[in-house]
Amino acid sequence: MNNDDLNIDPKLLKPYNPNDTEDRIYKLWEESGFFNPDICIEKGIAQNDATPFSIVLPPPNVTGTLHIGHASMLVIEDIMVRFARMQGRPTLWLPGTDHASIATQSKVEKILEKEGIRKNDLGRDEFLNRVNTFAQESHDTIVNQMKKMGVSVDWSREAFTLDEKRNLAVRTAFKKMYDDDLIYRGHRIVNWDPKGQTVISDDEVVNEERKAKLYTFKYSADFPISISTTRPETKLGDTAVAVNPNDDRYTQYIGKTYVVDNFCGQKLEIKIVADDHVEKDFGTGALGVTPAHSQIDAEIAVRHNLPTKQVINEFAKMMVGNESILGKKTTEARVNVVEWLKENNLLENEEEVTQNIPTAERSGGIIEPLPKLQWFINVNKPIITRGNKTLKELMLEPIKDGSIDILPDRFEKVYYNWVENLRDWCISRQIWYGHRIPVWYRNDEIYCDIDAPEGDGWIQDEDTLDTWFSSGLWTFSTLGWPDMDSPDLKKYHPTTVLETGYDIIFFWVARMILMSQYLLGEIPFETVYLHGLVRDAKGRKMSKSLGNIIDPLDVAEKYGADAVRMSLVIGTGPGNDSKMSEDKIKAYKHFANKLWNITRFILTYTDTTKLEKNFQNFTETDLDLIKERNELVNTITKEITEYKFYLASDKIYQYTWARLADVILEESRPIYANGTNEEKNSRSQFLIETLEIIIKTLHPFMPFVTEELWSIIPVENKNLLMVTPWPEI
RNA sequence: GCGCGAUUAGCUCAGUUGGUAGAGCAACCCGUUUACACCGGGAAGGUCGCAGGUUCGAGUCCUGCAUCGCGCACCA
Repeated sequence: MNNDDLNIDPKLLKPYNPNDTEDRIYKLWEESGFFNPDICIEKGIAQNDATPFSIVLPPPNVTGTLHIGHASMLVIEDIMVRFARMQGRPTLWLPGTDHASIATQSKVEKILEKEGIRKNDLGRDEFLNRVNTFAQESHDTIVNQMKKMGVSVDWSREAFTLDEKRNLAVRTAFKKMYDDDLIYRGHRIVNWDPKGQTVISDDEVVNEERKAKLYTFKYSADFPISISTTRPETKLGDTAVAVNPNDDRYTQYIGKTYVVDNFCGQKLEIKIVADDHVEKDFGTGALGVTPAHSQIDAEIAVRHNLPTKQVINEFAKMMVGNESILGKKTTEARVNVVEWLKENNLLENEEEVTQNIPTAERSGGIIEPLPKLQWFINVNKPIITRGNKTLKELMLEPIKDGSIDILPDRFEKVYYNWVENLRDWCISRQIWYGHRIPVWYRNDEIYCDIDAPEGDGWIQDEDTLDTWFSSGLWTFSTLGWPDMDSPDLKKYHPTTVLETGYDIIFFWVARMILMSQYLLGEIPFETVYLHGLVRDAKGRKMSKSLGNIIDPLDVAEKYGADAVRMSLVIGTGPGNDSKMSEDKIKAYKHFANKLWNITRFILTYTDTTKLEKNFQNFTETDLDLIKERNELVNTITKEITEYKFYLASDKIYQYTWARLADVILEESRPIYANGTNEEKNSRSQFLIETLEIIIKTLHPFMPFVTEELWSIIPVENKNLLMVTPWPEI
């Protein structure tokens, strides 16, 4: 057969070239306006009365660029969205970015540090200008990367967690919680990060296993009980020794108070108390209680009405002690305290132990528990407007009663466990970049509202909010809330599904449920689809130091975005980590080309101009093939509906290559060479139909090459493939 | 300490309610003047981590163990 005689698009005569195609196709999509559900409804592509499909994009941090994990998230979400759109549902995928307060601020601080500039040299306003510039650049890079991956988000609704609309939502939420006494200001032991100079929440603390020495000693020679600690320097702040109530060794001392005149230059008053928390078998069975520098000790102190004495300041330096200790860093003071103990013959034992050191997630600094005045959200207070349920209960309820479904469901257990052990959420941060707390002070007055108070002399709280506070509002702050009459809010909330990484189930998923349940009285989403980490071919985490990072843009450039998308989806079930390698991506680049050539083959052999319209006289063989193909489409439709993208994508891949190309097309050759007209007609009709169906069902997975092929194949009255109805069998 | 996950071909992984072990990649052999070398065909390769149990039948269900990984708690 001679190609010159055929009416075939010349593009098909060359191998598929993603680089010539993808940007052009994306532009077509954007210009069509079909990413916006309003336009789809207006043009009759989406049925206004069909169940809407809505999803928010987990907003990437404006701290730089997207990595392959983001790409994986974008692909899974784009598959859901394109599928829903092709089914004619009003489909909204709402994009945005996250200001990520601490993460972004410390990133910019590091950049400035290289220029020898500190944030305090610049002042709050100028520093924030720098951060905003950086955030804007990051944002632009991220948007560009997203477009390269082919995401069909509605750019007209794009949001930022720190823009004006979201700030109004944050202030409104804060005010309501303040009025309901759910937000309070309290003096408590908090996780202080001396390096980042801010408080962080319990969830931002990362425990690191390290070797340490456990010292056993007495405060003084005549003190009756020995205690053990890994942090001798904190003992200058001790106000009690706690023992187990059932420990016979110590019962005689319980209730007595001992005065130690000189412990490293500090006078101590130590009361012996009995507390169930103390384990008889650990160390000496006696615990030196340091209420100011330990969460647990603070709780013991409350139970026994003990005084709190702070001995370490915000720079992790000693506030008391003799000249070898006062003003010294805790690590240095520790050595000197041990030295002092030795000199005074008080040290009884020294042993090496492994222990978990709390560190700050972002700065890496070692956490110093300190008593501080901070803002908290009370998770245990009954809320009158919510049937006297607590925030904890509001978080648990929808999972327990099944109104929110978590995939894979094993994470439901993890979620329960976390919520049940949850303590009040510390939401204030000593960070400049973020939502300023909407509270003002004047002398002894305190004022909380959405807007600043009238009159002179009011000073706003210096602190900003935990970035997850604004993230918690994301499903509805992006849809017009606090305006309860917003049409978007009415139509698209609760959202259909939330797709995100299992690593932020506590940070984000739980907080969204909290905020939505409390502020709107409804769930934020019906399904939570949790994806895993993308690792390298050997299963290692990708990191700069290992040099195994795969940049999604690099590989998209090299192999095409469709190939990257397929490689990220196939073999990746919810909740499991997946492995990524260039070989895998390459395999799907080949597949895109295979599809390209299948189209060329079919268009070459089937002269569509001669095809009988509504041909129904299929041969027995072709009827079997139709049955097989239709069953496949049914399976794929079902699997996508059930969020089993890894199965669906692999099935189309297998069918297209191993079945259609390798077997059916090969068996078609003799039919075209020697068959009757009936047989040829039947086969041609089958092949053309099958090609259309394959292109449609592959579209959510490989949108670029399928859209391009769709523009080439002869179909009457066609629209863009992205809004062409999903095959109904 | 509590909980979760993984363990299947050399590598990476599927295996849906129990019914003759699958795919991709790699390696091996063969073929290819046209849809595609970004190809096709073929053969090879597995005590399904270990030990028990249930069953006519177990990769799949139950119990125990081992190794690896993860989460939470403790961390004086």
